[in-house]
Amino acid sequence: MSEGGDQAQPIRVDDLEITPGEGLVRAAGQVLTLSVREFQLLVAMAEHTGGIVGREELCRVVWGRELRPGDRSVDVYVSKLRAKLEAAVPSRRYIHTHPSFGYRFQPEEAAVGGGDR
Amino acid sequence: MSEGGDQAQPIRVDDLEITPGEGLVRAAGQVLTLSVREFQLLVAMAEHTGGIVGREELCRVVWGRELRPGDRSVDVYVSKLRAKLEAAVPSRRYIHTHPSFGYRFQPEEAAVGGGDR
DNA sequence: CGTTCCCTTCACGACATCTTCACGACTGAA
DNA sequence: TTCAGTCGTGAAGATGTCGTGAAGGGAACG
Repeated sequence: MSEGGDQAQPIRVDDLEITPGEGLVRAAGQVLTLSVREFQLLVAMAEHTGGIVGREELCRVVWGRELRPGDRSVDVYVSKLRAKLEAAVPSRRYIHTHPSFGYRFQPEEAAVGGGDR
Repeated sequence: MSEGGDQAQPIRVDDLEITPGEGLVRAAGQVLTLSVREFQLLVAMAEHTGGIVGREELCRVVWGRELRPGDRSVDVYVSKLRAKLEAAVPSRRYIHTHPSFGYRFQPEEAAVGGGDR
């Protein structure tokens, strides 16, 4: 079902509202300022909310090339994205790491005393 | 990591939903975080739900080598997998031991007063 | 030209995972 | 009971993966 190329309709997840067509993200009322890479990365993951997306696919979708061995671009941008999301919505954790598999985008309570990593 | 010949369709057993293509396991709503070995082991057994799978075969399928005498890798990871499954779904027991034969994957009521082993 | 932002890569440390070892519980046979 | 084989599982050391600050090169702008 659903799309073909890009749909301009906003992706709404928890406190987030992502508008692919405009490169706009609203979080808990405030507007997030993301760079192109950060934004594309967010969209790529948010389109598969709840599922795990591999680094290779993220690199392919966002960077338009194959992930090369030793390439840390994806990790670095996940880190940046996390920082901005956390700054905007401290009460939630959105990006989860599944070692050797990839990342999973899904809003969860930010555990206070201990995390899932 | 990942493919060989992959069937992307999830294996559904009782409260579990295993998605081989993504390396994802959902149990009773929550997401399980499994390592590569743990996940492959689960898939290998779940593909033969109800039947007994020998250690040798598990070692061959998951580790890609023959089981050597004194090798406890399979046992150790069965233990880890059990722990995570039990933490997620305390009411069920999924992995059963058949001494000298192997392991059997099948959801059963977690008996309160005694085991089946 | 100087400033600012973005992107990529490097480097180091933190953390997760994998393998193996060790000890104890359990089982069935004699 | 005693013995031998099997299994459960905590722990340690080696490896691998990931988080993240910082450096360096460009491009855009005033």
